[in-house]
Amino acid sequence: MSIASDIIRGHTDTIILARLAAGDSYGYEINKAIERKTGGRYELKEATLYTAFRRLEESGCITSYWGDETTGARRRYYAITEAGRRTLQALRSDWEDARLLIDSLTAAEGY
Amino acid sequence: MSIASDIIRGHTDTIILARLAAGDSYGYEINKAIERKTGGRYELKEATLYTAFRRLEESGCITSYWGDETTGARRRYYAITEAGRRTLQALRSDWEDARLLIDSLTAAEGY
DNA sequence: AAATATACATTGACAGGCGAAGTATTATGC
DNA sequence: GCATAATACTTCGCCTGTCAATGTATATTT
Repeated sequence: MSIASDIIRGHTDTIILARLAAGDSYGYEINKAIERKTGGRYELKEATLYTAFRRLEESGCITSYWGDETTGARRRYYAITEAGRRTLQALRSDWEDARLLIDSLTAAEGY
Repeated sequence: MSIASDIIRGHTDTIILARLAAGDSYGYEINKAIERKTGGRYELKEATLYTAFRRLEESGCITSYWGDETTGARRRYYAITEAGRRTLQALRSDWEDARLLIDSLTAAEGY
């Protein structure tokens, strides 16, 4: 991976919620979507992804249900909840703030 | 603290190096500068700060020396090295990339 | 028949951040 | 004069998110 994980760290939940805000999906698909969207420059590790699902479900941001595939491997679908949408809004807002802050603190000028 | 730590996580080194790129300084002062610069919205925790100093010194990005204060508590000053400046450049470049990536992955549109 | 792709899950280790507590000196308010 | 706050650095142990490794199972491709 070309992007340092420690910088992306903490955005996993936001990324997943942002994807689910556009419609229900499942782990494998979400990861492929991220890979596609970043031109292969980034992907969530499976362990990270499924850990995040547990975390988000536990905190009531998402719910899950088994798909009814008649063929292929079974899929566990995830859906964002109202609470999840509110959380997503808050996380996006946090990100706006943090981006400005980090820009300011790591800039070449101003010290 | 109003900014989620996990979002700032991974930027500690960059913040410190950016500050030291403007001239030698010491822990307490660096932290106060950050507090000032962010209007009190952010500060590094002492443990985080000094852990980062150890890490950066270990990796050759900074060097340290005791100040010759005749009054007040002793201060350990830090100076950025050439390697440190190169690292800083790389970290800033990483940040540019990551910022775009995160923006794209957490945006409302595009899924 | 073997290899690859799809799909989910768990375990154990690691690293960074941080709360808490401690040490020491100087400045300030009463 | 004395308590309190500010300055300044340090270490210990915990918590959390990430991830390598490994395992399971099915479907498709070669």
